[in-house]
Amino acid sequence: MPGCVWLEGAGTGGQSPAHLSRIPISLISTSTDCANSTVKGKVVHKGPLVPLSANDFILKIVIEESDSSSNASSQNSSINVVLFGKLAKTFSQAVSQGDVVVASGFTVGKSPTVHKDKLHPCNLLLSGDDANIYVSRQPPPPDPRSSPATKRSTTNPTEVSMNPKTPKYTYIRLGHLKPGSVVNVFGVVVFFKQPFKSRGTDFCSSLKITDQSNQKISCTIFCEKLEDHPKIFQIGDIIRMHRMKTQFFNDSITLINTHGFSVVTFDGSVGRDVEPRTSSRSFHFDQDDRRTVEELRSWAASQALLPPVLTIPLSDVQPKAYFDLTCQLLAKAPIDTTCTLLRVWDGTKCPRTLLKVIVEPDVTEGPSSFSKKKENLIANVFVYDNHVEFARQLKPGAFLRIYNLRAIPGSNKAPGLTSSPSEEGDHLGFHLHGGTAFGRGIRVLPENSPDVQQLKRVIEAFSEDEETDIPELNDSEMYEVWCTPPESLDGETEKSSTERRCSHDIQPVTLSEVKQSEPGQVHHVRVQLRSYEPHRLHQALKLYCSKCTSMQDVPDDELVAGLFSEASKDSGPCSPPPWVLSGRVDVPGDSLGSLKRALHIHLSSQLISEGKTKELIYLMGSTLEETCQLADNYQNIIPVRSSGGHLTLLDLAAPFLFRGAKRYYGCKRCSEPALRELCAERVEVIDEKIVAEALGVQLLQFVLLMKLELQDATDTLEAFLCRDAVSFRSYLKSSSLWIK
DNA sequence: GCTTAGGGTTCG
Repeated sequence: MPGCVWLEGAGTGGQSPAHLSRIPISLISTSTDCANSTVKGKVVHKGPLVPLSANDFILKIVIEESDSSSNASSQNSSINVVLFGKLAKTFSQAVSQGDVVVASGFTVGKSPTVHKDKLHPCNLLLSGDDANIYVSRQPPPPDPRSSPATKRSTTNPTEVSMNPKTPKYTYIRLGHLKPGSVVNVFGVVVFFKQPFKSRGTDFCSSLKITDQSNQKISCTIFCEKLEDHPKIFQIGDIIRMHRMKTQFFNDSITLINTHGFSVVTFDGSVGRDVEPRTSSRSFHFDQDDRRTVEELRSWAASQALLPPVLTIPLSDVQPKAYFDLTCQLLAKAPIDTTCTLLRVWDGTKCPRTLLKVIVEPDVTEGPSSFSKKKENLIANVFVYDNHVEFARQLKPGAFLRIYNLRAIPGSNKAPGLTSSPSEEGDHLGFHLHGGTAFGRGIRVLPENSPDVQQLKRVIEAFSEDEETDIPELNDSEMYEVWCTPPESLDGETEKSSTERRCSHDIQPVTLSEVKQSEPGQVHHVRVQLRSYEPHRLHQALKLYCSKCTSMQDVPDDELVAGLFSEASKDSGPCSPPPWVLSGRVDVPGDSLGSLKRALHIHLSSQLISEGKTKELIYLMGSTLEETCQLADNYQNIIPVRSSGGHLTLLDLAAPFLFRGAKRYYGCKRCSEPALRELCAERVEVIDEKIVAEALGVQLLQFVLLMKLELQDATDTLEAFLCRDAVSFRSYLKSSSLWIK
């Protein structure tokens, strides 16, 4: 049965949904009798297939009530469906957006994303042997000539057509085109322009295609709606067009769309999924189409007819070059009526200094500033004239491909903007000039495209490595993190004796089973994340004492500054220990007329004799700000104060050690602080552990603590996720779970 | 109502 796929769970199953009763999506609730029900709907969104381990996957789709007779309220007629395991993979390969699916053997859960996506308050979960999902592809229009009408009035779109009289399209080779005919063609795209506004009523797409006959044919497509235009992402994509009219122009034959025109495009890379790209509600696609696409892919690969790679990352950009950039939009700001600034990145570092642009925060859409490290990766793209209108509709976060972008060195003059001084005049700015020559334009790439998937991996790798700028996770990212157990990742996860982890040989259990079981056991659960706290990750950062297992918040700067200020006021006579050498610097008072303050710096005579003069100092009388400034020059700074005529450490609520930008804290309960001389003779690097030990301080660890609310079909459960926060990467890669 | 464009680098 072409166009029909039965997919089943791992069990024998095979029960036809016809034996079950169908329930409308709007009537689904957690009390639905799942065992005897089916749900039918059209796939309106298909998420990426997320691998969990070798044979385990997760896939999220959204289906919509497609039965016009249903009086479902529009609010609840779309529902999230989550598939697990092998079923997710098989289904992902078989299904396309627009297909109608029938599911059975599901469970109903509460949708954790209801507030965000405004879809049905429940979701359907398909996992295990009982889960089945049946896919039926939309039948092609019965008659090409009546196509425009049937396309708009698909009165019974859920009817699974087995009609043997389904017309078979015939495709003509590009070398055999005759003027004055209407044809269906396949081709490899060798040139294209994104749709642009014509002087008439429509958008116009202009492209050139070729096939095994080696003819290159120019095509023009006029459509009023952008979504009806071909979704071409790059040269080499494969295109199928129905009802194109042949026409002579400039001594060659060209193709132009005519009534009933339809188009589908495909990725042109050999080996990739043959996934039709279309927003058409009804289109024909069968095994013959798949074969044609694959033949064209291999042929194109053997022809070297495609130009050298146009799409390059920022790390490979050469000044003055034109190139295509695949990137994520972070922020944008209008400059004037003919120019808009797009701030983008692709996670790679351009070897040239990038043009810095300072934009007023109130005109910026998206964040107006980023961490220094991220800022260094951000390319400022000026788009001009006809592209401004398109840029206006872009949303920060979107994944884009910008075609025929130009890297321009030394152009640090941006209209109406202040920019950083650039004596060297070598800062790279990026310009998308006006016009559409050479396919100049911008396209939003869908999240599931392989290029976006690749881009996301690079971006994520950057975010994981970045310790200073912990990104805020949104629901779906958190969901993915949650769905990625540590054992599915590479072997980088380090073993720790205090860490317990489950493995995939442990059968998943339901949350209600977990709640009923004895404490202290290890469980493997498959659940959804209902909510999590805190919402900003930096708020999840805590200080943890491994000795007394207490946990506390990281003191904020205001509090720490207060402790420094309070400590510096005690300026009574002080006799430093015999093993230090002391110096003093006078600094101006804080305000006019106030007294000068003295900064006391003590060095260990032992360390001086070892030649380690910059490695550790004891600092007295400084403000927090001054301490931070000095931390740029000294590897270790231990703040000290005078107390009862002796040199002592500050209150342990303040950091006992500054190492560069990092601050270290000690546990008040477990430390026995005393100022002792530090011996570093056999030590290569004086680090926080050595200092803590010498000072009798019990070092506190930075940890990330999150509270998660989990749910499955049986129950909900609060769980705490806790991990050493030395790097965010290790947090993501090896999280342990304690169940309350 | 039945056109629009018909590739080929920039003002910034």
